[in-house]
Amino acid sequence: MTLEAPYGNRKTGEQRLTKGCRRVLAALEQMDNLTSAQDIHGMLRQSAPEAPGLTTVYRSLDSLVALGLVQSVDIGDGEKRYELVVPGEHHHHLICQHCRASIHLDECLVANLEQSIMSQYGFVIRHHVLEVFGLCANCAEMEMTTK
Amino acid sequence: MTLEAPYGNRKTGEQRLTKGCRRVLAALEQMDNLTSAQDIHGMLRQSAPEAPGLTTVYRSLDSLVALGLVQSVDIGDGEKRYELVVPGEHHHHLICQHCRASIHLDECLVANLEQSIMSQYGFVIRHHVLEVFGLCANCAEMEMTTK
DNA sequence: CTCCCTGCAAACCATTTGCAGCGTA
DNA sequence: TACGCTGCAAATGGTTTGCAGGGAG
Repeated sequence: MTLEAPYGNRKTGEQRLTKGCRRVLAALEQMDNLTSAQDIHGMLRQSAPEAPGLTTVYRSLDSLVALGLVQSVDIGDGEKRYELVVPGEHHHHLICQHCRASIHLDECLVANLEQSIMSQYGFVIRHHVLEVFGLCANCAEMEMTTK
Repeated sequence: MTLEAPYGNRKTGEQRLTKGCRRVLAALEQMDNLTSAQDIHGMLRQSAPEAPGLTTVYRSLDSLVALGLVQSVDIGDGEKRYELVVPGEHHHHLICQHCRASIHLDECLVANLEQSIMSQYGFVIRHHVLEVFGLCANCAEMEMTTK
């Protein structure tokens, strides 16, 4: 896997990412929700027939995750989702089971616990997963009035 | 799916679970770690050739999860794990990426946050996933001395 | 006879891999 | 020429489904 300057102008440092990566990145910039690889591929192909194939989308996402520009989110339905992140940061989500919207929480709720887990169990935390499922305010209200 | 008394003596209330469920339950009782459906199946078949097939193991696990006797844990490698739980309760894990051991945390760290998330976002929590990955005390020490 | 648990084999489906083509340096 | 991104098609692998057999009541 090539992480830096595989293509493009190496003097200026521009175009550091492969074509595929840039297309995927552009697609993710337009999404305000968690998006699957299949969705990204479908979206790109819809607006341009010569868009990257599914294989390239998967490989690009791998690179982008390794670069820290994108984080992958496993919501447990067998299809990973992806989203842009501020490099080096990460966050968690409230995922509405009705409208599929995802609200992202500003801060990582687990970071505070790391120290106490470390001292209590001697466990060295490398990484963690936290996702919350339920109904967003809108859908919860709809559910109330419908019943 | 039949959740109650599909087989067995209905007068006494015993044998409320299907044969498959009971075999799976027995297998889980012997495990002290998270266990996959494939592992349960392999283990049962090894000690008894007439043990339930893989299909039955999957269907039994579904029933047991629905009954609240078992919880499923998704550790993100495409293979769900299962473990016995006190009915109605659930907990999270510290999962060692080196030796695969899982330490389960006594209390749910998210429960405390539910109220604040509810009032802050109007989000109604139905369920959540929290798993922590890293190195257990033993493996962390080994890693230190090896390097 | 009816119900439904059970098992095998086939289907499923997101993701990964093999391999040939091609653009860039 | 050498390298490596790219795409198609095939393989992968855990899980689910279709369907026939069989035990319990």
